[in-house]
Amino acid sequence: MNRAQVTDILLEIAVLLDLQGESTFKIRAYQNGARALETISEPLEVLVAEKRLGTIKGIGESLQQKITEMVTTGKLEYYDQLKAAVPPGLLEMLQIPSLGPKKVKAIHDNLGISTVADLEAACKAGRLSILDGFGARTEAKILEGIDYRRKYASKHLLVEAILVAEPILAALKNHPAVQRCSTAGSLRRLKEVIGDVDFVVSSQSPAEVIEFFVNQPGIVTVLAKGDTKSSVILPGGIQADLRVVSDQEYPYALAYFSGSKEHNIVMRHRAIQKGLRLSEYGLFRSAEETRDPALQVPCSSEEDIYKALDLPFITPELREDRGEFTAAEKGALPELISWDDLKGSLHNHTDWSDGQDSLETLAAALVQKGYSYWAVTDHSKAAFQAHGLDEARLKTQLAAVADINKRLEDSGISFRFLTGAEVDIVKTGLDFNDEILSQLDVVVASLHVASQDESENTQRLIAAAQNPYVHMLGHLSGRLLLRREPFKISQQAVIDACADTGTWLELNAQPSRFDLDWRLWVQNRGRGIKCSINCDAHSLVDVEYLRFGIGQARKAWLTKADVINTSNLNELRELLGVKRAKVG
DNA sequence: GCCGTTTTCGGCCCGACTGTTTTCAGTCG
Repeated sequence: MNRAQVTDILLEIAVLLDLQGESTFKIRAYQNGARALETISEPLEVLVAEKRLGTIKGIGESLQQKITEMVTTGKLEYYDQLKAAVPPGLLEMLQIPSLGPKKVKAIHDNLGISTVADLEAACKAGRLSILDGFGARTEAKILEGIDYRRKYASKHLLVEAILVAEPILAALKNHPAVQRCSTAGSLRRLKEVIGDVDFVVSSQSPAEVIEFFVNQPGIVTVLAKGDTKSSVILPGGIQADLRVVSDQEYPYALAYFSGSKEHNIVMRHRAIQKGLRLSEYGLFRSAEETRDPALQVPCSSEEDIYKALDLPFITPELREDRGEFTAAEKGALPELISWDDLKGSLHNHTDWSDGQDSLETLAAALVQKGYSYWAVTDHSKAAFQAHGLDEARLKTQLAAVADINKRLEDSGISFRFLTGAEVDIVKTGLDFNDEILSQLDVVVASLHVASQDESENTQRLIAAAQNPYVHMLGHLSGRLLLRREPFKISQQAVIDACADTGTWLELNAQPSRFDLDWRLWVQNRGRGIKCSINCDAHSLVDVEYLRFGIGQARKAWLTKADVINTSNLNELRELLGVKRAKVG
């Protein structure tokens, strides 16, 4: 078993234990153990083989034993027994909003219900109300939850959430009773997939703000409406939570609700070490729970809170407890790439293959938008469904690109197209031979049809990285968020090959790709692997995806220097020649 | 189940909302 499989099982054990009514601390220990494994930098097999698991904080004797069993034998007796003891339907019931482990256990133990279908029938028949703590409202809520789960998936692409959140944030900002407001949560941290949208507002009249919030246009359902908090369902089924606090509490609440949970736990611990207490209400000079303003360490912004804990400001994208505290303490937080650093995109399509726009249309729009260059990398012939170019059409395109560049030059415009291809990685190698590839300015190699065999896919990608004419690998994992799992690939092995060969990796900015994943960039920091943030544009609309790509790059700890297409055209041409120069 | 300048036992982050109760448990974030 690999690390991902081991952490998945530890997390599932935590859920199963929860359903059995185990101590919450024991449950948390499994969750902490899984988290600890996610952050290790060495291969898990090595740690197991050298019996060094115990050196990881959060892995004690019992977890050491279980992890070792999983890694060496590929299974875990304890997990199998636990799984056999808990009906699979109970896990599904846990997905229903308002149902947690305690209630699921009570329903199962007292009524013998172990599937969602049975639960639905029991609610409709009013059979849940006989249980202590259950009533008609609970039954109705469960039915609503089952319905909701059926209608909407509970996860949403970042871009969809941003699109529904932005108008509401703008409306809140304009409301006279609102002092400060922001999105928070995973949206503010720019996670690629988000569960719900969070807003934090400061106001002297919370009731007025909450009333305004629940009456926003398009709101489907109001789930909760209290004095300081409210939850609603937005169009598209996205849940939005609003929290209203006083302006003095605002920075603490914003930090708290921006998370991540793991980041906040470290913040709290730092506060405790300094004899302080950090909560969503403030930072207090007290070991006891308090909201006494006299004990408050005054902070007017998030920056002040970090400062009070002897830290530089940590930008929300980095708040995942993946090394940001260590870096902050050393003064080594990266100066992240910023929103206007990109000079162009190196992976794009035109109407020569499956793009919508002509070179002329693109040139006009891109000059207008202020870009310096744009690589034309249409599909190769293997992508016949995308009208991929064969060698003859590619040569014609090279002439067309040269022609339009000449016209740009004659008009005194500095913008240039670069020639190129998104060459398919086919079973037998690359879809174009080296002689053709050597004539192109930019070569992106991408896997579009993967085999079921992980080592075969991995080998094909490594071979592509080893080709001296391939500048970068496109959308390495092939994932489509919420729709398709990554191809069976050892991404790390391919990344290693890129590090060895000086091949760049794409950060594809299509909102359903965001591929390579930000976590892998964080894990491979400091190895000198260069990134190209590309919008993989199939139409002009897609150019705007570069903004989301920058967001993911920031989340990936990338700096301007890490990203190839922050270079100007002359620098870029030089960089494009480096790998080829090695083979002469 | 993990951890320790509070070190082998007794803690482990914590507060709002809901629905059920009439003082609180469960869920959620």
